Order: sequence, then structure tokens, then C-alpha cells
Amino acid sequence: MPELPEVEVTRQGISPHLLDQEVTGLTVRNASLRWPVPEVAQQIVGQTIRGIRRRAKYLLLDTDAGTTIVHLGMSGSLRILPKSTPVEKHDHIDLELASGKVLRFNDPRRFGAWLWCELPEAAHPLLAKLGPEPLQSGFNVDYLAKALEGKKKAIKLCLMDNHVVVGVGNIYANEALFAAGIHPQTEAGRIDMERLTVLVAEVKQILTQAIKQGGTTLKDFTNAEGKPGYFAQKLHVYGRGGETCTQCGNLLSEIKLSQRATVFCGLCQPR
DNA sequence: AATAACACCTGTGTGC
DNA sequence: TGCACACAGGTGTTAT
Repeated sequence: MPELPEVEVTRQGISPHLLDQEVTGLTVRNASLRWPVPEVAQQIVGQTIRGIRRRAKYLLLDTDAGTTIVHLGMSGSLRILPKSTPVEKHDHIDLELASGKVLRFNDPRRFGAWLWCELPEAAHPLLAKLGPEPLQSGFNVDYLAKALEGKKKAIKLCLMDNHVVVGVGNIYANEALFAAGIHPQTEAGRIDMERLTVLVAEVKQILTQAIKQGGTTLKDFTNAEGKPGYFAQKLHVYGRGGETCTQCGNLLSEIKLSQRATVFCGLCQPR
């Protein structure tokens, strides 16, 4: 489900319910996520949640004793519910709060993760080598030009590479390249500064817009309140292979790049 | 070092 | 209606 906007929308949705709350319990019904949910995850019980941050697509729940690291994978979601809410299929974890609410983690495909990390979490192997946040100033043309220097692989794959920039998944990589008029198979190291400038701006613009719209509605994405996002109606290329380009009316092409669906307009995004 | 392929898992849609 | 198969928002690990 989630790319960066969906994770950020989730963070914003759950934050008010978690901030300054004491954790009264952690129920793990199914520990078989991407990695087994560790016993030390229980360290959060009795702690007060001091902050809810996001790094890339990881959600970080800070306490004085350590940080819980949550990743939603492909199909995960977090909801705030009354503790009495009946458990449904794939409801793997409950974080119980003194307020009587529960933060419930549901993940059909179980590609998600729920980990515990003693401070400081920046040293955690999963977070240590990540590139800059796309919406922060560290992601700019000069940085990107340097990061792509000499790279021969397709620009789309570089955009989706967490060492280059975090949080840009398949949907938004397709959308940003369309908006910037860059063919997804363009050799990354050969894109000039002018086009990179546009690309950086479009990545920021599209992610910002998607967050404002509440994330993309795909399949069953809902935010912490169970409401859908509204960005899907604004997608220009993703999921539209064979349909007409919104810009020029040409038929959109669809190919596979690293087994991921890649959609573009051959006229608006020349090689 | 860089790149490509594979792995994990369930649900859904399509074509026969 | 049933079945086989392709495909889906991610990303760490392994192979080339």
C-alpha cells in the first residue's frame, strides 16, 4: 500500500492519539512479519510515547527506553481503534494505550516490520545508509547530479533507490518522470542539470500534493481513521498503460523495469 | 562497485 | 463455477 505520502498521512493521523500516551500493553498475535517481531519489542510497555517521527517509509515511535520501528511493507496499515474492537484477519499487533485506544497493525502480505531499537536509532542498520528525505533541502539538484554521476542504470530505478533518495516508490517515480518529461529508461548519469532541476521540483511537488490529498487510494488504502485518500484521481500515468496521455492524447506505453510496471508517454517523454 | 535477480506472502483479477 | 496464473504499493539479500 504505502509510499511516502501514505506513510506520512498515517503518521499525522496516529500522532495525536499516541503522543504523551502511556503504553499499557503490546499484543503480538502473529510475529511472522518480514523479520520475526523480537521479544525486546515488549520494552515499550510501561513507556510514554514522546514523539512519532518518519524516516523514509519507516515510522518511529520514540520513548525514553528506545524506539519502535514500524514499516508497512506493501500491504500494511495502522489504525487507531477502541480497545474493544473485534480482531479481524491479519490484525497482527496491538499497541494498547492508557487512553483505552489501541494502535492496530494489519498486514495481509506480512512484508511489514515491527522492531525495537535502543537509542540512537540512526545507527540502526535499516536506517544507517538511507539517502536524503525528498521533501528536505538535502534533496536538491546539486546533490542529485552528484549521486547520479556516472550511473548507467535507468533513471527510474535510481529514483526508487533508497541510497539516492528515500520514499519514492513505483507510483510516484512513474508520475514524477512523466511530469518532468523524462523517459524512465534514460541513463541516469546523462541527464543534464536543467532536466534534473525539473525532476527534483516535480518529485517534491507530487509528494507534497499527494500528502495534502491524503495519500493515493489503491486497493484498500485508508488512513488512521479508515478514510480513503484522493490522489488516485490525479495520477497521469500509473495504472493507465494503453490509455491516452493527458497531455497529448498519444497512447501511453507500458513496460517492465526490474519487474515493476513502468508507464510513460513516448511523445512527452522522449528518449 | 554496480547492477540485476530473487526472496518474502496473501489477495485479487483474468482468461480458459 | 473452478482452476492456474500473473500481478500488486517494498526492500533486504544474494548472485552476476
